[in-house]
Amino acid sequence: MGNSKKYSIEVRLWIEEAEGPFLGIGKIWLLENIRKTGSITNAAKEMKMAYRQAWQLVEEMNLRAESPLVEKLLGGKGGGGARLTEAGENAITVFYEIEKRIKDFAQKEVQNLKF
Amino acid sequence: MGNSKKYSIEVRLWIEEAEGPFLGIGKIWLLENIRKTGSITNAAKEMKMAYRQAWQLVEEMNLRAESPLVEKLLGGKGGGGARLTEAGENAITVFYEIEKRIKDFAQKEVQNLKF
DNA sequence: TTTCAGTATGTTTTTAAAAGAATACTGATG
DNA sequence: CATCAGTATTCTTTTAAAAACATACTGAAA
Repeated sequence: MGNSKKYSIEVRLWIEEAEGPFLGIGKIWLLENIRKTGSITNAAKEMKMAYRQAWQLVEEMNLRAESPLVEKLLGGKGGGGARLTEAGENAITVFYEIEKRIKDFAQKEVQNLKF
Repeated sequence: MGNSKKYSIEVRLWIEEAEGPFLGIGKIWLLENIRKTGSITNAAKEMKMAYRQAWQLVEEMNLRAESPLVEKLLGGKGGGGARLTEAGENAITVFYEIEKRIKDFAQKEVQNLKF
């Protein structure tokens, strides 16, 4: 009714820890790509992100989680690789669960925005 | 129980419009400071933001809202100033209402995070 | 004992965004 | 009709983040 422009609500969420932002959708995507590719190198390529950056994100996650989210394998056949720990798998699941609940709520709660 | 680290959920939200992000907490703060100080110049100072930047944000808001959120007064005694329109006042109210509902929900919904 | 692909880490370069500087415009008021 | 403080606008400089580059290190396997 007379509402000519469409506005919608967007929500971004992340897990916070004492030292600041700990885990958001960016790191979750990285975790998923590590799971998919079996290495930080290939996960980074997949995401068109520099290996250095990806490696640093993994390092930070591992240090700040109660237990590491990514297990790194050094040397050996194929040079090594990386894979998710139980905690890493869990982080993905929990994050998406929370995200879905909150985003669903936001959409349901808000309509007919007018400015 | 054995949970040594504290994690919490943080939520950021904004109003989206056809051309992208339209109104988030940053612009809301700017609106509030314009209301408080009566000018873009002083609002910017208050927020330690460059006038240029503040002016651009106001311009963008006004163009993309159905009706302007800020009324600008040119020249005259004191050089002019800026004040919120009805729509501007409304935007602040509505934004905080939505934000509160969603953040409350997020807090209530999520506890005992463990990573 | 060499190879190999991935991890680990420091250094440099690019780039985009923010900040800053400079200047013109506006119009009520004295 | 000069003043004045804020708006309007362009141009330049700074800065911080990201990307790119370079180079060791690791260890299973052939």
